[in-house]
Amino acid sequence: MAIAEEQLTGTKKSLVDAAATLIAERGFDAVTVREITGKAETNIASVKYHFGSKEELIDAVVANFVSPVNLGRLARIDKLEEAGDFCAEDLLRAFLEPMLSQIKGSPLSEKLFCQLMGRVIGERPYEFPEQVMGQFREVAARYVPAFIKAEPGLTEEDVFWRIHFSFGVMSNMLTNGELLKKVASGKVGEEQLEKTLSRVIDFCAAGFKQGETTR
Amino acid sequence: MAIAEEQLTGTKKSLVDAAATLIAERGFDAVTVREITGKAETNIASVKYHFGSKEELIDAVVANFVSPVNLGRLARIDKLEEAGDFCAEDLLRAFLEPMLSQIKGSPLSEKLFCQLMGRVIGERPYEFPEQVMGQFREVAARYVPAFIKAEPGLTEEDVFWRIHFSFGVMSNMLTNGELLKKVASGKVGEEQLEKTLSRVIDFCAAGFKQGETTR
DNA sequence: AAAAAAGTTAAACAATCGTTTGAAAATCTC
DNA sequence: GAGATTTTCAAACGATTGTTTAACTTTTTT
Repeated sequence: MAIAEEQLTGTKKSLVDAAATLIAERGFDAVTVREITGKAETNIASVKYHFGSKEELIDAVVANFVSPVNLGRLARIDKLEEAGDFCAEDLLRAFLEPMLSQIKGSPLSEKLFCQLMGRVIGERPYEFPEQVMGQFREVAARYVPAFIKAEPGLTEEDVFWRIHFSFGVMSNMLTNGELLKKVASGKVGEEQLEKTLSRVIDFCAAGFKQGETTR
Repeated sequence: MAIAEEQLTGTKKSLVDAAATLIAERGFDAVTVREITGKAETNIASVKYHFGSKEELIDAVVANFVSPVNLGRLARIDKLEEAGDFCAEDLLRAFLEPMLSQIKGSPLSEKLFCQLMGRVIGERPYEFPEQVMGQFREVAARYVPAFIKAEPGLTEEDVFWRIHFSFGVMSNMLTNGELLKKVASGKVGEEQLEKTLSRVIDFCAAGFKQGETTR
């Protein structure tokens, strides 16, 4: 069951792009349809005409943003399983890196892209659209057994939790980098996103390798 | 420099408690002052009279919620340093467990408490109040050197990042537990919060113990 | 080129938001 | 217990929200 992805064009694309930028900057709730249509240079009513409501537009933004990432995850694990030999760290890279490799081709800057990613993970006031939930389930269905193969001794439950934790690490890295810098008062410098992602993956890989669940 | 904590009473306490419950349930932005004053059985104008504005009330909620946790963190690391011998896992426990040990004495249910905790960490549209930022800096100033002592070879920057990551794990565990259950489609069962916290600490401790930063 | 469909527009809609007012009630001070 | 202070209250304020309307323009179809 492939993950379908419809191409956006014209006014719909303008609206989704504008909404993505503004949501990244200020959050899902704070953004108004007037701001979105203003930035997209469309009429206020275009949101209702093309999407039905603000919430459905946001669903489209989320789906349009998350789908390529999940497609990337599936493509990456395909390759790994083809090669046959992989470890937990390989799986983590395959799972997390597609979040960043989408930056190219995105109308958003790296910073805004990361912010939107973080908000999508952690700050939505709404549920994920059912289509997106299905994608997550599909990705989980592929990765969970693979992690168990890479780290025998882990139960299915262990793996679900640790993927969940890795998600949290990634999310907090993406959205709260500013907070870290304030708390660290200058002791944490700027660095390439790839470097930071390596930190994340090292941290999480260690968490995965750690033995069976306590008791 | 001790962390001061003022006692709330009367209408102010009613407002803070009501706001805490509602924010836990529905988020910072979604909650209205009319809901808050309705639940607190006070007049709408009481928010302005006692706090000045909705935002300042929210600051009070956050401070009232975070301060005891940071106090707990300082008390716990005092004990550890007194004993003299501690490992990264001890420090993680000392750092994370105060988030849960506040549940008793709170007017919130365990579930709501966790939700509020998660929202405070990850979902605020506003900045942390300066008072709270100072507390975080104080806590960091104690824990970062302790972590370095427990895991020599880590740089200050490494430790800041890993504490940050641990925060993310905790936050995602607290707020997005529902999401995990949906993705796992029944393969992750209910469990005691203490058990889940142990999962978090095991995961993060492994991440801390992992050698020096890659290059 | 006429008819139908799709898309856009300016203006107004009802609802709700946080805030403010000025007077009444309660509490404290001396 | 009179006066001053603190706290509460109902009502309204101006601003802003997402949504809707109905007329208008553009594009597509036949």
